[in-house]
Amino acid sequence: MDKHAARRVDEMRASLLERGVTITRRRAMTLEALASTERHPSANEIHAEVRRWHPSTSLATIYNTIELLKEAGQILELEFSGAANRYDGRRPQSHPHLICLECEAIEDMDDDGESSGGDAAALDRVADATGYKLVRQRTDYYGVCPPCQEAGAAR
Amino acid sequence: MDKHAARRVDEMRASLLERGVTITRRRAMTLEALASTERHPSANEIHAEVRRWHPSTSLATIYNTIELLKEAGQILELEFSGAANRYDGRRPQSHPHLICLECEAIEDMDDDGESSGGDAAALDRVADATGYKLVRQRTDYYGVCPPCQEAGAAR
DNA sequence: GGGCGATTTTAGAATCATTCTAATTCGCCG
DNA sequence: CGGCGAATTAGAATGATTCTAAAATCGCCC
Repeated sequence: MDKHAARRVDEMRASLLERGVTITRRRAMTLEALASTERHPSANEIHAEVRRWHPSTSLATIYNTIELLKEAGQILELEFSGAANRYDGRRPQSHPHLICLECEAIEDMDDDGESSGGDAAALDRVADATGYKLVRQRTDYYGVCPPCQEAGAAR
Repeated sequence: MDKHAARRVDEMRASLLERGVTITRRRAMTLEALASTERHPSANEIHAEVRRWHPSTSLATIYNTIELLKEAGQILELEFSGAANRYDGRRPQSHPHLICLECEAIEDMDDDGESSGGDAAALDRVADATGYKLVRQRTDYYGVCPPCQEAGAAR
């Protein structure tokens, strides 16, 4: 578990405790699974990961924990209608993603950590211009990632 | 039907014909339903609209036509996992939307028509920076629209 | 206008992620 | 150790979308 993952686990934990949520073993594992991958896993993938240590864990528990994290603003949910939703537990603030239409990889786009905060500024600007009270934004770029381009060209 | 709707119907029609798709009465009505509302309807809503003139129309036909329009790049699909997808047939190029979390209204954000083309430029910039071959983007702002804010304040 | 092969449409079943439900189990305080 | 509230489970329910096989319709040639 890298340093950022460790920090994120602590933050999620603290945030849940603040809200009176007890951190069970399964929930702790879910937090860790979410914090320690850049792959933006689906609920199923998290489930598989947690099961490696707690084989009896049910999918409903994963969804339950995800729901708690959403309420606490500690996780980003990327919705899809034809496929499973994907989650980002490493950076809970709105930020843009690159999505490969072929291999379904999802990667974070701007890796400048929390230094710039450009997206929060955009949110304020749009809120002012439109009168909406904005809480988050979603920005995704859809295309084909370099590895899939090569694989496609080879064929 | 306003002027823009009429133009869009023509464009969609032409684009489908080019691809060898025959424009049946039901399909024509679907195009019109899509072009003549700013509400970003769901498949169900389009279905209801088309049924007013062709009561026997099935939902599968609507989905079929939507699929053809997607392939032709003549419609924008906004995916949601917990609710029905919503469609924008008036502006098939990627552009940002405002989404109200309370009343589920969706509105277009920048109303400058095709003059600026800001989003296409962003796509190129990101493609250059990342090596992805990008085909579209999604940008949505989530919050509470002014009418819902008032309704909420009154309560 | 009648008939024909191809396309479109239909109703209903199938799928699949997510949510719900009711019953069981767990963690913990006394 | 007993009991209470929260967490968890398995499985059912939900709902949008897609699939399927059969029926209807279309364009077109005669």
